[in-house]
Parts: sequence; structure tokens; C-alpha cells
Amino acid sequence: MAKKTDLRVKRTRKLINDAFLKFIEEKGFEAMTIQEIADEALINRATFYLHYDDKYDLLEKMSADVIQELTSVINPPFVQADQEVNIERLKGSVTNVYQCIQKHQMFYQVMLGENGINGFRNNLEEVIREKFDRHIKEVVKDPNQFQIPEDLLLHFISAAFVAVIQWWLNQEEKPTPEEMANQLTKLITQGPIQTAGVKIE
Amino acid sequence: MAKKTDLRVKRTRKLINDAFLKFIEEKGFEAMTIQEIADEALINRATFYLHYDDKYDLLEKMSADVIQELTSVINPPFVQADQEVNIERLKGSVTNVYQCIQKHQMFYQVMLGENGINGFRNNLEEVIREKFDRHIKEVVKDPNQFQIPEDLLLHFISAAFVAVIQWWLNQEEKPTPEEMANQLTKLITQGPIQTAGVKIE
DNA sequence: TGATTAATTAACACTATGTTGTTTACAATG
DNA sequence: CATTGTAAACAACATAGTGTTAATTAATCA
Repeated sequence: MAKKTDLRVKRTRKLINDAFLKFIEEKGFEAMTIQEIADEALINRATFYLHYDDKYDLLEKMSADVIQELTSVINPPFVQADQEVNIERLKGSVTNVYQCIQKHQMFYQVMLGENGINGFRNNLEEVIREKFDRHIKEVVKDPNQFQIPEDLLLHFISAAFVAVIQWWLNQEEKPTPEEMANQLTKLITQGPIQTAGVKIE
Repeated sequence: MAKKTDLRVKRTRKLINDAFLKFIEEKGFEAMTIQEIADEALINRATFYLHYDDKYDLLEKMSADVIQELTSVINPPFVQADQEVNIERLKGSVTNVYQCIQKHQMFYQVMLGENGINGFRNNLEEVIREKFDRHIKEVVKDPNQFQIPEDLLLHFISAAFVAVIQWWLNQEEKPTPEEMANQLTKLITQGPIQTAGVKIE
């Protein structure tokens, strides 16, 4: 973060961000106009263009900031050299992730919500996939140990991971980050069927 | 489906649909204009408005048709009265789903692809979730058998399910529907970690 | 306080939208 | 095959949003 010397800039950016989030929540990204953002932020429309190229630019910059912070709290190795998952370490990282999301709850809620930005979800998945991928490539020596294509596995996990986040954000009474880490761990170690308490033929 | 008696209507609709898909693939939904659709479809712009309110209306109508066909091939019960999953039946339904997608491959590829419509993915997940939900409610008598909230489980499964479809559509050399059914079955019965051949502490 | 730089204002050309009224062409019927 | 209903074409319109510019005002920093 470069220091924003001028207070006016800081204030204007914040007003724009707030207005933007408000409208995404209320009417969705596509429906909002720059004039509306400006009105809500109590700035002139031309001022908006002094800060961002267009609303897509604004969206990208806001997302990038938050996602960057999130990735910084995911830290492998979850899998040790002996091919065992380190459950505690895994839970630790998941807990960190949920705490980070909690910190920016409003933002995530809006971006992943009903009227949210669907591209944001893809970004999240991609970022998670990359983290896992890099780690797996370090640890796994024998590609044949996979029962299915590695890439397929990564897509499965990252999508499920983000879906669980999305579910969590929609709950009135949110389980704690630690509880979420436990539930997610059950799901990916036992699989959803056994977690549902259903026997397998 | 009401019968479209008039050939002209049939033709115009098809031309619009084709142009629409072409532009989604090329430049994405938001970037395309109705003028462009009309030019590509070799019809007058005003003609477009005789058939659809706007491009969102067109999108909805196209999606609804295809999703409707997809849901019709998912047929529970996968879980029997004795609380055992019927693996064969499950594989059968999954195979049907992939065959149905294969039939409209171009459409799904575009809609779920790089430049695709992200709301479409949500629709798919929702539809799958509902199917499963209705079935689960019939079979499961004791809500305590779940180790985690049922709703969370449903979100996990449906998101993973659609993610695997998405992965499949992006493969140059696509596994057969039967192979996909096998791989998906492994993932949801054993869980991703064991499927990766990694031991659990 | 004075210098700097952000924000305001009003005007501009441009592009897309959705609608309307009239005319033309065609497809399905008896 | 002629008739009739209706889809499609066409042209013109008002409306709304975009992105840019140049001159002016006002807030902030040092």
C-alpha cells in the first residue's frame, strides 16, 4: 500500500467503495450506473473517472485487494513428507481463512451473495486451487497414487471449499471459524456420503 | 413447448440463438449489443424485440429450456429405505446427466466456460440441490444421523457436482459419461483426500 | 499562508436502448 | 390459388448512459 497522502483522495475512494457495495447488494453490479454511484457517494460523476476507468476497473481493484489478503493466510504444508495429511495444520489454515473472511464479512457477503459478482467466486476458487496445486506438486512424488486426474481433484476441492464459505455467509447464526474447520475436515476426509451417516453398499 | 407453426419464427429464433451463443463465446454476455446480435442473425434489430424483451430475457429463456431437460434425467432414489446408497443407481443417474450435457455440449461449454454466464452455474447447482433435498427428506427419518447441517452438505455436493461438470467440459479428450460417473462416485464416497491416495493421520 | 492538487461544473460527441407506425413479404388456411 | 393473418423490415424518435475536456473552485499539505 502506497501512502495516500491526500485526505480528499482517501475519503473519495471510501465513499465510492461504500456506494458500490451498497448498490451491488441492492440491485446488482450490472444494473448500477456510474451516475448513481456518484450521487450516493456525494461526488461528481467526473470525479469517479479521476479514480477509476469504469465500474469494471473499480470491481477488479476492490476484489484484488481482498483476495490478496486472503491468500496470505493460507499456509501449507498440510501434507507431510510421509504422505499423511496433517489434520491440525489443515484445520488451522481453514480457521485462518474463516477469520479473515469474518473480518471483511460485509464485503464477502455482498460479493458472494444473491446479487453478487459471480466472477469473484471464480477468482476465489482459482486462488485456492493454485495454493493447493503448488503444495501438492511439492509433496506428491508418484502421480499414480491419484485414483483420478489431479486437476479434477483440485477443481472438486476448491469449488466445494468456496461453496461452504458461501453457505456460511448466508447463515443467520454463523458457526465459529473453528467449527467450520471441523465440518469441512469431516467432509473432505470422509466424503459427503459418510458424513451424512449413510451406509455405502 | 407450444408448436411454432410459422417457419419464419422458427428460423428467426434459431438465428438469434446461434448469434447469441457465438457472441457469448467470443466476447461475453455483457459486452454484446442487440444490434450486433441482429446483424449476425441477419435480422432487423426491431425484430429482436418482437421475440424477446431484452438480452436478459433471451438468456433466461434459453437457460430454462436446457436446464429443464437436464433435471428430467436425474431420477432418485439413490438411497434405499435401509439407509444404504444404491451405487449403481447413482452412477446411472450421473451417466444420464453427462449424456444430456454431451447432447448440448456446445451450449454448456459456452455457458459454463471462460466467458460464460455465471448465474447459469448457480441455476444448475440450485436445481441439483433441490432434487437431492427432496429425495433426502423422503428417505432420512432421523435428522441426527447427519454429522453436519443437512443444508451445508447439500451445498457441498451440488457445488462439487457442477465443478466436475465444468472441468469435464474444458477437457480436450473427455472421459466418457460412465467414467465420469465412476470418478465422481469415488470422490463422494471416499472423499477427496483418500481419492488422492493420501493417508489420514 | 501560499503552493499544490483534488474536486466541481457544464458541455461535448458518441453509442445503445426500447418504441412506434407504416410497409412489405410470406405461410397457412379454405 | 387466392385470401388473410401475421412476422419481419424499415426508418425515425426520445431517452439514457458513457467517457472526455477545459475552466473554475476549494480543500489539504508543508
